[in-house]
Amino acid sequence: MATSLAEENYLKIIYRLCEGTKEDISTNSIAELTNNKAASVTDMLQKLAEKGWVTYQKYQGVRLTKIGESIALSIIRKHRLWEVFLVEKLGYNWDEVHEIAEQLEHIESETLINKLDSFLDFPKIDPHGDPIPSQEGEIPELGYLHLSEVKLNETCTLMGVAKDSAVFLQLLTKLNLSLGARLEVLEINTFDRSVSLKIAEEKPIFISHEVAKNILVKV
Amino acid sequence: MATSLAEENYLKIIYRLCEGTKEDISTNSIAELTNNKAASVTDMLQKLAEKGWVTYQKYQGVRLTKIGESIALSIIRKHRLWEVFLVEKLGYNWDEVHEIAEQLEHIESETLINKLDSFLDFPKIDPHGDPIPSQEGEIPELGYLHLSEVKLNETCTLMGVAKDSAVFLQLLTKLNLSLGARLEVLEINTFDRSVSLKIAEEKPIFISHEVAKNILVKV
DNA sequence: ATTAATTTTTAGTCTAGACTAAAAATTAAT
DNA sequence: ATTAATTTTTAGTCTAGACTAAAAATTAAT
Ligand SMILES: [Mn+2]
Ligand SMILES: [Mn+2]
Ligand SMILES: [Mn+2]
Ligand SMILES: [Mn+2]
Repeated sequence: MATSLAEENYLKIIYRLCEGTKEDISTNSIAELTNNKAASVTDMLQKLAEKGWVTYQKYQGVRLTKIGESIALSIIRKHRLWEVFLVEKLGYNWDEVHEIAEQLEHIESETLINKLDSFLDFPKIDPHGDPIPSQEGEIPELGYLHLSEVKLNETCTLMGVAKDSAVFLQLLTKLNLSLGARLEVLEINTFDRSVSLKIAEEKPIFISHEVAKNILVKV
Repeated sequence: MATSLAEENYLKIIYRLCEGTKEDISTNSIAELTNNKAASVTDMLQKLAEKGWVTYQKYQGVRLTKIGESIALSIIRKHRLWEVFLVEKLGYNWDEVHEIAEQLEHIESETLINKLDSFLDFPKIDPHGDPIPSQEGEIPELGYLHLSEVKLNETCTLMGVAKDSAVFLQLLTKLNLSLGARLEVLEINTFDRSVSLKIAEEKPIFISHEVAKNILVKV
């Protein structure tokens, strides 16, 4: 069944909210991420339920069905593959690609995305370290930690980010934090949970808890 | 000013109809190409005139303004550059790319299309021999002839096609007619204006006037 | 010059996807 | 257990972009 642009954006956001929770998703949480009012969300949820892409009980929240999830994953696959293209082939920085990929992810062509995948040499992760779902909708659970969870004096590798926003990514770039960087946690301040880090052999840097929370690492 | 998808498609089609004629364009001719009813076209023409993209006098037809033309050309530029990308980088055949380019041409990003242009090495023509407008909206007048206009015994080079439809392009491929082919007009049948052609040193082929009319050549 | 045929526009309607204001249901607080 | 606060839904409205049917203007035919 054909999906409209609005429907695809809802499914993607519901997917993101469902991820990592067994609870059903609230109307308000969707409204916040779509920048719509709750009443508009209710409307759309009824349509999505009608099409069989979500299970929805009024006042009780919403979840993706298997089909809804596979549609969401195919959009995420497209989004991330296009981000790889933009960075690897066109020379964009990682903080510049999200908005363009938000448009490209809605291009509809089965062959296109598979040819693109092959052209890019079947990448497993996007420029932000996020895993790229397979054509079959498989997405590996990478099991990364948030840097804020890493213990004092431990060393870890920066594997991804939990936020796509340009200002956040630009800050990381300024701090010389990029994918693959080796990080040692030198200090954790109990007052504000800010962290002091050593990157490779460079001199230490300081980051807030807010930043540490949005950095994904492998120990 | 922002352009909607519907507006962009109208402007592109009006551009195509204006090309090569000094006459104003009729509502019905637009309706035919957009697959809309005349009443819907009238509606849209009023909106486009309001925005300053066309000059429109009711019952008297329509033309693009300078601004309208430059919007149309920027969409055509994007369409053709994406077609080059699909053929050159992703390995599509020339008969497979038009529909996908119809979607990609609406992606909005100034930087994207210029980076793509550079990635493709600033191509001057698309896979169908159509010229690619420059960033400034310049489009070279190539002055090709229709193969149907070439005189008996003359030799010419296949430079482009006047139709994007997949069935037409597939027929050319089957006949071994591709961009750059050297063609000699061996025979023109007065009865139906069908043409006998020699391609390079191969044995002669026959094509209908309808096909000859849609092949562009340089003598 | 009239009349007939054709083209175009107007008037009114529909759908998707948004909105606001008010009503209903759920959850939290006493 | 009630009441108050919060969340969600319903009812009604709006806009873009399509439609049909009927009216108006233009063009073609006599
Ligand atoms: Mn992104
Ligand atoms: Mn990403
Ligand atoms: Mn095309
Ligand atoms: Mn083309």
